[in-house]
Amino acid sequence: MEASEVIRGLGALAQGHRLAVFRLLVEAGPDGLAAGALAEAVGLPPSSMSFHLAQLGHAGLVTQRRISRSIIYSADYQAMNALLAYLTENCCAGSACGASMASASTPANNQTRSAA
Amino acid sequence: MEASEVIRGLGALAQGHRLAVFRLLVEAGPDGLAAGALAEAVGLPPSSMSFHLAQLGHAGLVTQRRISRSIIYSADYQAMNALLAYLTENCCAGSACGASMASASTPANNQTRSAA
DNA sequence: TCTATATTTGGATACTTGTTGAAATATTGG
DNA sequence: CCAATATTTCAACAAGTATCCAAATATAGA
Repeated sequence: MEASEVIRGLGALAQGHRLAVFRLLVEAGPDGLAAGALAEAVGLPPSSMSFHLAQLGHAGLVTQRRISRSIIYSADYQAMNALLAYLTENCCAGSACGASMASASTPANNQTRSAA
Repeated sequence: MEASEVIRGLGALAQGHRLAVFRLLVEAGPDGLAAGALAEAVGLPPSSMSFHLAQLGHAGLVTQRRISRSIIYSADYQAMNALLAYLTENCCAGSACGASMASASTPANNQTRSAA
């Protein structure tokens, strides 16, 4: 995973409404939720929700599909896992962090540019 | 961990220079690195680096201590672990995600405010 | 104390983000 | 085709972010 992707992903989740939306989508599972349902759940006008969903989409964290008049959004678990994996491997060296301490392969160093 | 803290943490890492700095600090380990060393490593003037370090500090991701004229910054692994834990528990229900699927206890739902 | 070193703070500026109402687009049912 | 529903795009604005230089602060050494 590339750093710029990571930054987009983190930025997408670093906002109250978007984090709430993403959590709702995770909870909803593969069925997902319609844009309107999300807007109502979060208490945001449709245009604002559309903006945030676009951000999440641009970060690759959600997918969308049309069903009749509704557009259904779902969390992209793979993308979330990739993000988590990057953070664990690159930004983590502490005790509770899966024991991937800097002794083994200098996690934050072993892919200064090489990682995909 | 509270949502607002999570958002600050994610926001702090959602920026190229700050993500680079945090990775350097993780790599550096408990010894940390001086503000000036970080500025030089990242190629930023001292005042800009100070700004970014303040953001990371405000998010609780780094700690600082003075040694002589230098101020040494270190990554706060506990904070990073807490952030990762929140994301894993609340924003993750996919296959590769430690098997904490929505079937067991609806991860995104079971601690709207209760988590530390 | 005076000077050099290390970092932060202040102030200015360009850029990005979040917000909304109104208008445009897409789909369905009659 | 027309009216109703569901979402997005547009335009405008307030607020926040990233950037830098210059000035202020803190520490150490002569």
